[in-house]
Amino acid sequence: MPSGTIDLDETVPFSLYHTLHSGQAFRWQVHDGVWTGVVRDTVITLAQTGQRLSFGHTNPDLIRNYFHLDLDLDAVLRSISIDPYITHAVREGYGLRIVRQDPWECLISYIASANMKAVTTNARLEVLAGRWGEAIPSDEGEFHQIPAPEVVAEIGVAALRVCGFGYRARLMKAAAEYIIDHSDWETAIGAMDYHAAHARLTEIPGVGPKVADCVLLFGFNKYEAFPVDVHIRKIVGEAYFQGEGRSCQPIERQNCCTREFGRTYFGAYAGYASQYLFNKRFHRHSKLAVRTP
DNA sequence: ACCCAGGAGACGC
DNA sequence: GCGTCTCATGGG
Repeated sequence: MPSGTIDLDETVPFSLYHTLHSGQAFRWQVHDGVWTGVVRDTVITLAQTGQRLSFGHTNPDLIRNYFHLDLDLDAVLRSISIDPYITHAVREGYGLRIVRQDPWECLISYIASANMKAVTTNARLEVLAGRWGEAIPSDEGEFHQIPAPEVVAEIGVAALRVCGFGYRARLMKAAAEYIIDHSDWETAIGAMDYHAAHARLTEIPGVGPKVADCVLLFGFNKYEAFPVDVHIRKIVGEAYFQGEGRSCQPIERQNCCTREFGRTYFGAYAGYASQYLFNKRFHRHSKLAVRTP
């Protein structure tokens, strides 16, 4: 089983904790500083000491790709640190990197996350993978992939409801069927610009503006996407609109305004700004990482 | 009991 | 196009 270390240059911002604890990717667990998770069809273990990243059960290329270590994050963070509030958020979560998730896993995960707590979503996805996902042999125990679209479509709404997805079950099945009928979706959306890709994604059942932005940001690395959820809406309202003014508008209107504000205000890497703002509020409340399998 | 969670779809207007 | 209601499920 291959394993090794990556010694990052001092100029490369990287915090394993903030990256995996920020709520962007589901299914990661940590015990005694060692993170374990499934990336596509591989079980990965990770630990960080200073600028040294130790990993097991994979190869350096997969690690570099997953954490996008070639991205000049320092330059990105400088480009979004345009006011005291975001600058403080960047300092607090310094080294958080947006990872490259599998687009399908990202899609089905965020469809499932709608109007549900992240920790609950995480538990549901583990049940789904455990019951219906392909097993991955590992020294760390039994792990499973998120089932492919064909499997999600075949097991049907009833099986998905048993996993606890509630009313989202029919949307997950419909989304899986859409993906099966549009097998080129990944390359097609990857080749589109932000606006076209966002419009195309919202054609998928269960995908609205927020989920589309999450999939573009986490699954396709289109960094101008600025996902707006209840937290980001509150944060942006408090930090940039004095907590008033827009609060009298309906939620959908606020979300749309906040999304446009974020993209135009923070620029090409607005998605990074959203993650640092989200992390600032989210990470101290999260239970994602302390749950045991 | 009531409210909320990394929202989206189906309505009526 | 915009506003409102509803949708499972669990935890505070």
